[in-house]
Amino acid sequence: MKEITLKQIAETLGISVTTVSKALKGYTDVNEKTRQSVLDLAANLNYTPNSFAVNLRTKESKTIGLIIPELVHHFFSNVIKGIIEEAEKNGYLVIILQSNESLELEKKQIELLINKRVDGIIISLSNDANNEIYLQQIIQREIPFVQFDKISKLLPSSKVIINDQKAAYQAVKHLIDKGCKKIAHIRGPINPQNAIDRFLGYKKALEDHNIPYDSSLVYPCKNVTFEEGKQFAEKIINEHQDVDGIFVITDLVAVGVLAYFNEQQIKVPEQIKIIGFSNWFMSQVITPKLSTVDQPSFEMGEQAFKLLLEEMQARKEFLPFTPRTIELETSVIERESSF
Amino acid sequence: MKEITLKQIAETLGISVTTVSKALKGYTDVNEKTRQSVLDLAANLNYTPNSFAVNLRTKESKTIGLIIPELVHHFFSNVIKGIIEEAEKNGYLVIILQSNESLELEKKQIELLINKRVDGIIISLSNDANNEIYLQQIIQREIPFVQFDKISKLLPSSKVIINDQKAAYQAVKHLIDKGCKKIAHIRGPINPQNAIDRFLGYKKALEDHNIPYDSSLVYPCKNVTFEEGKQFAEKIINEHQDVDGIFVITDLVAVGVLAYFNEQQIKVPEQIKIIGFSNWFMSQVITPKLSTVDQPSFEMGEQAFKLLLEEMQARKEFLPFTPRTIELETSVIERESSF
DNA sequence: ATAACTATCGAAAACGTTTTCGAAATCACC
DNA sequence: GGTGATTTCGAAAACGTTTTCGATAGTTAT
Repeated sequence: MKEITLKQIAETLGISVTTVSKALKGYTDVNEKTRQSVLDLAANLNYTPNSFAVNLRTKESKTIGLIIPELVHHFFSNVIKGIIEEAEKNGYLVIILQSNESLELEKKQIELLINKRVDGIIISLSNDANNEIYLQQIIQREIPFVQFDKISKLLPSSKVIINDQKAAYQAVKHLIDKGCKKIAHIRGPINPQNAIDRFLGYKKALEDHNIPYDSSLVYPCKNVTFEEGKQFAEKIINEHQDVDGIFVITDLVAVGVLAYFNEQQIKVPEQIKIIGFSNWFMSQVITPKLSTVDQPSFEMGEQAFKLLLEEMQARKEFLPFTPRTIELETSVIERESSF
Repeated sequence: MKEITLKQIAETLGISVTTVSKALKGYTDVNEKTRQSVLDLAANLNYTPNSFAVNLRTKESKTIGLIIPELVHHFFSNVIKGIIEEAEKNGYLVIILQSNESLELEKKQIELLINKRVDGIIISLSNDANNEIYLQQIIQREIPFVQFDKISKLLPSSKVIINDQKAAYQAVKHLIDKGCKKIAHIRGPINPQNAIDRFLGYKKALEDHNIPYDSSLVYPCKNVTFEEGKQFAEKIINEHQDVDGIFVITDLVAVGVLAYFNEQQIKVPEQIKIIGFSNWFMSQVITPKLSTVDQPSFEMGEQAFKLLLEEMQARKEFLPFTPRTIELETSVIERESSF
């Protein structure tokens, strides 16, 4: 059960390793007859090149690294799927790591990937990350690098994002159009860019429609969980009895809000209208069905890999490369929670 | 911006590459002073060994491959998470591929992983897979190999499973205990072992409680989707008005059933009681909350990697290895849908 | 017949590491 | 001072591939 190598093929055929290699790689300076015999024997023996040797020789591994904050997550799962499929189409494999929202882990994992010499890295930052040295390092070392969703604007890399501000604006505008006069916002943590942008969209929508902004109506999540949704729902209803609409950072939390209101027999959408974000699958199966903002997650993954590929190819040919940012479209999905 | 190599360190220190390598790897035949100077310089230059060269030399890549049928899936996401975390703890990285329930893709991906020379492979089979040659190949080539969840009993590899038959038995028994007299079963596709076992558990539970088995009450899924749940719910209620309980292959489908009954104002659990399988997150947030069977998915991933590691280590030391099967415990979770 | 090509092949270096084995130098001991 | 042990080092081979650069033989043109 030994591994087949070029050398073995060469020896049984009585020719040199060089010629075998050339025959397999389609070089033109090898006789048609020898080429055939090589091809035949290679096929018979089921030869496949030793990728370790190829990696060493070519200095690339056809493997990329992907770091995300959380794997068990409808949005991220879909992005991963998009990345993997697009990568596979182009002959790349994907190593996945999960930072668990820990800066320390994120740092360690980036170093892991760099030491592994992956051909490129795609990342969605953890909440506290911003412009850390270990991130700058990726760019300094000229490792192809794409950020998506939770990005740092300070890092000059390619990016795939949505216009969070605009999307949030439309979500809040939707509530206003439906008649809401006092709209609370359960926002994401303080740091991440997309939480900031969604908050700004919320604020802008209020201003543009002559609703005074009231900072006591904004509730920042820490962990962005279902439980937080329940807690904030209780808090909101206690502190502001007359709130008639809530814009929630993401569906998971919004579902928590709905769960609390269901328990308390608070009528949605009659008394309070809710809109979430990201269009998680469960949003269409709960009662009432949750209105939300659809984010093209699978496509986001595809585009992220395509951008990475662009950079990998440019680097390989020593061409100059300027990072690009792709902004994908979102759309408000109207369901029962905001009728 | 050049890569640091042993050679460079050796040259600036005026010693041989051999000594540098030995110093870094803790060999005892290098003088304490030279060792220190090497360590210092290596740290200064931020040296990390070129993994391509190490792979070639040591014939291992500290990377494993993982193939699953579907990424966007609560159960599989959790397993992946368990595998990745356990692998990372042990210095391994994980390449993830998705077979999309396609035999052809599965075959291609296994060949991809073998050619990549991953140190081991973990797989949950696609529905139609059974004992294909490309699977036997993994074992013939002595590549460490673990199956989980959707396994083939014909393949002599390590496995991590639950006792699907027993778990299904308990689920159905739960319905019987709650008073159900006529219980339908929406089962998985014909082929996968776990679908078969759950069906057998269903049948056995009926027999043991003197409920006659009626094959017209068993509905096999093709794609195991939310939509199929809705369709089967409609079919069941039309074909068997007196059904008072349904055991569903998995929560996703069960949620479809609930959705249809909600639409049709059919009361759950009063008229019909439902129990699902796998304890998806959404099961606790829908109305009514779905009873289900909890499956320790994260732990399943951890155990799968541990088994793989056992085999990888045995192979490395040319020790004999006999596959092991780990069976994890399940538990019925009683919620509103079966009160 | 000579010169200039063309077609076909292979030696050798290179990628960067690890490990074996022997050499040299130092030390301890009688 | 001679023997044997110990410490410290490095040359060299090996992992398997790719690619450069000649070399050789055969072919064509003059």
